[in-house]
Amino acid sequence: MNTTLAVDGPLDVRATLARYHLWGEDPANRLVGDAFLRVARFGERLVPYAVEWNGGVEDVRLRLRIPGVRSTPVAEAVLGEVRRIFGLDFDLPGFYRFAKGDPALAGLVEPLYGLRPSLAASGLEMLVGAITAQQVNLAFAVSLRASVVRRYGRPLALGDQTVYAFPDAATLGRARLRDLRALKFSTRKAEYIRDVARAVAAGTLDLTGLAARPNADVVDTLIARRGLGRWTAEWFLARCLGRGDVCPAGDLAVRKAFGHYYGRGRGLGDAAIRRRARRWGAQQNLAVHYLLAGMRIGRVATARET
DNA sequence: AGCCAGGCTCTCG
DNA sequence: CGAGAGCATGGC
Repeated sequence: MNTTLAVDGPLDVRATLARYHLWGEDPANRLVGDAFLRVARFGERLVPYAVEWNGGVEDVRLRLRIPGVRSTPVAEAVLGEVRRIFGLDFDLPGFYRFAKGDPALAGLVEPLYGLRPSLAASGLEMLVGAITAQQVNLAFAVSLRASVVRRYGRPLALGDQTVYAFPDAATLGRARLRDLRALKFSTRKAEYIRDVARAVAAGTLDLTGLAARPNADVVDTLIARRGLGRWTAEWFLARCLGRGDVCPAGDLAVRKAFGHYYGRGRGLGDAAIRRRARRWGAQQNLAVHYLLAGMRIGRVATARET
């Protein structure tokens, strides 16, 4: 089945999907030329698909190709996943109007025009990624996650490319700690991942159901579990559920960004960051996303000069 | 060599 | 409670 997606507002595809190769390759979310390759799950069924794009930031055309699929429900499910991954449900024009009123954000709109947060396709994938990223540098985290995908996921062919289905909860829940240790996880992280996967497989942790619950409930549900703290829960709200009114103020990179843009280089405390972000209301998620991206392009520019 | 990476848990005072 | 150690690895 082939279909096209309408995009509301600007979309810079490369910038939006940059997180899938910026710190290393992700075998479950592949960027190959001007195409994004992934495998969706529809019940027990694995559905590989490709999204290709052309046109400019203002008028991108996304074409979705799902080989061998004729069923409308399957196509609808894949479409929903693509909308999340490409951040299509964020109101960018609304954010840009808001950003004009903030000295730091105003200067980031033009260089980052069309950038959207890419939402995780599934809650389990989000949590596994978050646990791997706890405390360690992101390049290492991405290589860890890739090794999990290759070890426990399933490789599928899509044209002449290979793309992995992210491991399902039952498979990850059966993972042996020593095997995860061999992939260079700490014993603790190995336990966190296995236990979260087991809970999801057993139905005692309903990540899908969290989408219908208020922020505070989601945080409470997640942090009640070993290995999931406030940082993980807040990124889950922001980058999986797409909640606008969230700021992971404890995040190291977020602290640096706020220090850079609002603290004259001096670090801001957790409370100070939350106070400022709270005034942004439903724009917090996008604002934080732009500040983090702003720090990255700033580093590139500085590196070129020196 | 030693400290830091987009944290979290556990222990101790 | 709040502070502090421990976790495992890689990069600088």
